[in-house]
Amino acid sequence: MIQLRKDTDLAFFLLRHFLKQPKGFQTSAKSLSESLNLPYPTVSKILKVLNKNSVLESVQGSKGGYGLGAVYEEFSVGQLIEMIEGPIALTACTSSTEQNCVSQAFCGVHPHMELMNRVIRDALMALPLSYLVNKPQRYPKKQEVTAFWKQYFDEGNRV
Amino acid sequence: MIQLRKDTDLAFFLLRHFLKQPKGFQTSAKSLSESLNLPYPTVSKILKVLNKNSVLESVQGSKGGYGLGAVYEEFSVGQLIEMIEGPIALTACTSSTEQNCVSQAFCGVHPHMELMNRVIRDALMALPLSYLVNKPQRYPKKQEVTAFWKQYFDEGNRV
DNA sequence: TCATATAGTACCGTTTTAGTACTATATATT
DNA sequence: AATATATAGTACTAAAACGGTACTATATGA
Ligand code: FES
Ligand code: FES
Repeated sequence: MIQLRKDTDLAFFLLRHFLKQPKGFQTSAKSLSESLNLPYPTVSKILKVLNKNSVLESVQGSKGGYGLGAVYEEFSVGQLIEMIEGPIALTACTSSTEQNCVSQAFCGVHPHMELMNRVIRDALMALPLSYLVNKPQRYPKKQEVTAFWKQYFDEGNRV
Repeated sequence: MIQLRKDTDLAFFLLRHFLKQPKGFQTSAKSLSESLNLPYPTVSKILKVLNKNSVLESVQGSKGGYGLGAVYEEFSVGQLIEMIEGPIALTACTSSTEQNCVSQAFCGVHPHMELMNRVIRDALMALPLSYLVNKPQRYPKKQEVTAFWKQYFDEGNRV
């Protein structure tokens, strides 16, 4: 299904809550989990990762909690995905040293996989996190997307 | 990792072998599995699915085997993925009746997920199967991809 | 000193995936 | 008609990934 993991989905859900609050808003993982009716350990685990990557910032101890990081605007949807579940890689062999398939060196599909992966990854990296609270003006028609890629992929040299 | 399943990967690998052969070429799953040094049941299972979806055509019985379907050119990379592993859906709630997340009706992330999914799905649907044997003229620079999506997603109305 | 928060680690049950085995059906050859 | 060989379809099993839980350590305000 090329499906995101559940915790990645939840990360978007949680982050949106922070994005919707006024700047400087801070809350604890516990209260957040209670108000959203979600298991605390799950919420906590995700917020910890976001904090580690500077999307959120944390204050420990009593009266502590999480708030939006100062530089959160630098990150994209694609980056958030990679923070939670690792590199966006269509196959195990993509963007890594591991071998998949039959043999990376002789696998004729490999270079095409790499590019397919870029198609997806670049698109997700192009989406700023602000997209989670900003409604796009409009979404491109399927035909527009097709036309965009067509100029690059169609009618190349047989390989 | 947003990773394709191994059998999908293998489907591309196998299909490429057919695409590289001259038109009308036909071979059995058994001989193909032997020449590629892959387990026969796995190869067989995948070819069956491709046949069912008219990407390949089959002849049963002795001297039978698989060959490229007459209408294989109609299909895209995205369609092939969906044949093997079902709908391209970033979350369980995307493009289905199932509920994921907290509640689809009240989940503020949901409409954004739907669009993210289209970003990926449309891109893969725009790639013709011929791409597996045709080398693209060139690949768009990351900046070009970003610019394409930026005109749609950037600076929308806060929602 | 204590209460309460984040930070980090380790574990286990469930689900999905990958691979295997087996049976049924179709067709060319003998 | 019998047989060999191919696809078609189903059922099962072992392994890996995922989701969730529990527990411990550390930091800080009251
Ligand atoms: S080795 Fe990478 S796709 Fe085959
Ligand atoms: S219900 Fe679809 S993303 Fe939350």
